[in-house]
Amino acid sequence: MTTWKEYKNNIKSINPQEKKEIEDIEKLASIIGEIIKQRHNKGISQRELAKICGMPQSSIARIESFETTPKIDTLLKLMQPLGMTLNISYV
Amino acid sequence: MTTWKEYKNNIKSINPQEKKEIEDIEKLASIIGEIIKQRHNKGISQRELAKICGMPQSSIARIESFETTPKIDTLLKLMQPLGMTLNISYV
DNA sequence: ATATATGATAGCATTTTTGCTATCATAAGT
DNA sequence: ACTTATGATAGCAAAAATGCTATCATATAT
Repeated sequence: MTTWKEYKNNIKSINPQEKKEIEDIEKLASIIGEIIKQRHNKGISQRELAKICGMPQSSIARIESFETTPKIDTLLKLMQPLGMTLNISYV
Repeated sequence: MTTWKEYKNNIKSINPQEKKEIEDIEKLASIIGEIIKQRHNKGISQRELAKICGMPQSSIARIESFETTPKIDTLLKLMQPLGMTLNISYV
């Protein structure tokens, strides 16, 4: 069990650098999550999407389960058939 | 010199699959290009950005010169200090 | 002329992704 | 019970990115 003291220590231990890393992880998670969501919405299985993209089902499974961090081109290749793309925004 | 006949043959030879790949390449190029642009706008050198991101200058040079295709987390790590991020959009 | 900054590049080791193939557990439908 | 579909997973080889260090050519400033 995590005590309040431990919790607050953890909070304090998050420096700006760690905060940025967390933001990146969350961003990545949201992108992958949306891919999974859209694939489900369209009723496409991993095997079907894999065939469309010309890649093995195991690769998609690894990405969707966060086992690997995909390259940007792999990500775009996955998103294309789902009607998705990536855009730059400024904070 | 490219003749009209050759040009039209090239056009016809672009099947939907190739078209999607080209779109992905263009998207990637636009993202990388915007990173370079923003880095210049902020007057930051590759060495400086590298130090901020905690990665070697050579890695940034390789990405900006399209020598390598970065992983999505590497891309986000680069964009973060430039005030940029990636967002999903639907076509 | 000299010094400094910059981006590109090279070589090498390490890490990681990807492709390929196969299998497994589970769920759903017949 | 049996088949089918699905996602997860495993093992292995190949390809690729990354880290690290150093160097080079060029431009710019002093």
